[in-house]
Amino acid sequence: MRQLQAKRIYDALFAKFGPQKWWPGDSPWEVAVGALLTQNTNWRNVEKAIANLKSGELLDPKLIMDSENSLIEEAIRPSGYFRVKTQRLRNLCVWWLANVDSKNRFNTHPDDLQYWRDSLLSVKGIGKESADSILLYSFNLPSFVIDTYTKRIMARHFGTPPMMKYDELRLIFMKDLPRDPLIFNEFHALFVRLAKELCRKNECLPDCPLRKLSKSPHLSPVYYTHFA
DNA sequence: GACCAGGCACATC
DNA sequence: GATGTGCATGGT
Repeated sequence: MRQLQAKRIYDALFAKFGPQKWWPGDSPWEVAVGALLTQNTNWRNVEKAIANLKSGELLDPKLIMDSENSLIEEAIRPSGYFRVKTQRLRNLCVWWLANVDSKNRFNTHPDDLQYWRDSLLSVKGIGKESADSILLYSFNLPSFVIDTYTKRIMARHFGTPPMMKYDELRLIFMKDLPRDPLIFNEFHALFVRLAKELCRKNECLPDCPLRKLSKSPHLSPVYYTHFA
């Protein structure tokens, strides 16, 4: 990855697309809920679910814990997997109420990234991507998020092994970049932005469903120029 | 109708 | 450790 120069990729993407201002959400809790609900799910469906939670006065860990499953299920139904996600949401509520204070700060181990990552990963329903998203976007801790877009783009365009482990790829970025939450934040969002841009321009990766006619490189010359 | 979307847990080998 | 499966809605 030394030769990949993550920071240069970041600079090129930032120059191309500008700040993405992630994560969409009005509060750390809403961000965390979004991270959970978006598991294998289109973000537009998640927006509907969150809107339902808001209008149902359910966007709060205590209120969720006091509600019937059926109420939560109906609210988050648009985001799919609504039964398993209802249970996962409850698990996240328990964790949140035990560890996060009213000012959205951890009540112990301040800034201990490893501690809180392990803590989140112990919650059933929170895997690595969800944990890193919550750490980064709810708590502004420098935990790099790897998602399918990141994995695909890195494998297709920057030569990382397609089956590279989550933690392995994550550590490559963590070691190669300044440990700045703002950069991690924008970088992940820019990867998603790039992936969607490539799809829009029909320059998707070979396994992308939206790829139709393209025989050309899946990254347009402008990107190659930027990354050269 | 098929296919996928900002995953995860669990079973099985 | 690798591979397969269930979970479920809504857009293209």
